[in-house]
Amino acid sequence: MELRHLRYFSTVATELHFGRAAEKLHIAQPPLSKQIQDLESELGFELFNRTKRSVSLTPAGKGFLIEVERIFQQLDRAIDIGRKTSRGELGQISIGFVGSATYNILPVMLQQFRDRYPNVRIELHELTTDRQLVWLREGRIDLGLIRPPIVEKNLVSQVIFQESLVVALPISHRLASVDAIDIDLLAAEPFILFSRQLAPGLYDPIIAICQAAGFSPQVVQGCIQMQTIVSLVSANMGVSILPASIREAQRQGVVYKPIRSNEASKEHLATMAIVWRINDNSPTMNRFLESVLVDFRSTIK
Amino acid sequence: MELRHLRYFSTVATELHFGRAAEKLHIAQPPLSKQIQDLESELGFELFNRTKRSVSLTPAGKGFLIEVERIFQQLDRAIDIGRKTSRGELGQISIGFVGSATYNILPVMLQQFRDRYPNVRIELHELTTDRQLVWLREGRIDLGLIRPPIVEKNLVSQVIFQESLVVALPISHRLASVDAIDIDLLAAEPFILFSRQLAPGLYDPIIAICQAAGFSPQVVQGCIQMQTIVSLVSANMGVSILPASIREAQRQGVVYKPIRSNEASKEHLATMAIVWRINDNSPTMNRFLESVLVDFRSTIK
DNA sequence: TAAAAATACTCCATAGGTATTTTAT
DNA sequence: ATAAAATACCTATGGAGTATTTTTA
Repeated sequence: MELRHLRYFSTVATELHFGRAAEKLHIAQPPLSKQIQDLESELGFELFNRTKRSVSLTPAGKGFLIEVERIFQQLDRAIDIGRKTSRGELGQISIGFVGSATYNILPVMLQQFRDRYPNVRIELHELTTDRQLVWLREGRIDLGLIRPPIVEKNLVSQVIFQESLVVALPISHRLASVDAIDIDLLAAEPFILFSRQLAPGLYDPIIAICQAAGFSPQVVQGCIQMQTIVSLVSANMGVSILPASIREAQRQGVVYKPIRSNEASKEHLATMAIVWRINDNSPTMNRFLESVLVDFRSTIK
Repeated sequence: MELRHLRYFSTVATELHFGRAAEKLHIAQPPLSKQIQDLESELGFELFNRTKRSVSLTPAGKGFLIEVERIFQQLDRAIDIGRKTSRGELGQISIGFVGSATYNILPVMLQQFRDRYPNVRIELHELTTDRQLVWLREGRIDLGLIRPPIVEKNLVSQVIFQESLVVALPISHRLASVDAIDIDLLAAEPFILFSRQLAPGLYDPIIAICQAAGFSPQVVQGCIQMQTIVSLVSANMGVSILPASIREAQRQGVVYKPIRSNEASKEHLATMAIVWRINDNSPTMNRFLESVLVDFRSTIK
């Protein structure tokens, strides 16, 4: 049995006239009669009551017709789902992100993508940069939102956002009321920073700024979460240098101050990048990359 | 697109190997590759990621596969429904019946048919014999349960049940305590009978019995419902002659007495017949007739 | 270099066409 | 008498086979 038989049957069942049905199907009447006969013989039951003058559906034909129409509906559905999936309009994407992406980058990015592709399911995983690289390799996520640099073949990355660094001080700090901070004034302060192992992309620029100011910071604590750093600063445990977007997370007891302009602070920025498998050419990924690299970058920059 | 394409696709998607899939399909590998290519080109999107060494489904192919499997399920369902309907195991039958068939004939008949063919929907219509003939002609019912005779080409009938007639008397009647009644003793009584027009098959034998006993009954009321006749008898409005199965409908104030055996009472019985369109050869009808003429008659007789 | 898909071609089965017959109205 | 389905027979498209090439793991 082929779809041809079912198409022919459906048309004859609608027209109840072999001649007209054949015309509608752009074939001659005899081969149509033949195909219907073949179908009936394969099915093992009659679809039509025919006299030489009139055609009507048997009860079995009536029941079969209803179900055959559903086959065609299901076929349309299959094609539609395939086409939408091939265009990336339908599908699934797993995204990893570092906690500090939640302040502005992630929400904006997801909003824009969702608006364009409402039928793509998005799965989110908060993970440190190094975990994301593992998950990418294992195929557990398709795209990561990380602090560069990363060096790994099979993965591609692309910077999508850069922002300046700010100093975080407890509100009682002697410098809490100045407009901008000269970094060298912090030489004697205890620093609360990310642990280098988990976020070198954020740790290294901070160290670089300090060294450009002539000192090596005294790091008293290595943290994973930006929120933890802010808490410790508010508790007078020390000062920190953080990406400017931390201001979005309103927090009592802490003030953020820009770094007084100098060569190092201009050069060393907090950078966010996306990373994905070089051989991943799934339509959903392509649409997502498109959305990020066009919509997102134009919004944020 | 033909089912062939979908069958081939499904097999390759399962095997993820053109050679093995071709073997499973009992065709050579090159035509299989060709058919899949044709399918992809018709669909307008790729189903497989192929290198010369390995095959995997694209996301679109994955989605398409799931829906294609449903097509085959739906096809199986269509065939199954058609086959069952063609055998009369699935379907619908509309049955008309006279009120007096409800005492024993109809329930037994339906029970037997239902046991054999639980998936046939039965629609019931209580109608007088003459209305049933109209509805049969109009196709509103497929089978009637009537009081013969009927004479109408295009309709066939078959007697399925005969029973003796009994006299119905009010309990206070002077003959209420005899064992059996000589009909001629009722010559002076008012008779409550069916209206001849609606049920000649029941009216005529009764008149015949009376005339054989030497009188023409004085009919005071023409009723449609047997229940109404019984009510009127119990209210002392007169006597009646009814099919013996009326005894099933227990009723206070009325007694039923057999007619003292004579030629006429042996000869004139209440007869029930089924009637259907001569050109109706729907499978459900055939199964129903089979059930009635085999099971039912052997039960009742 | 070996396994597997694609390409090139050949063949024939069968879908579809034309001419005619049959039959019910 | 006529409309419409079935039958008979013919044609040719394209599905399937065989031989070979290409590619990559």
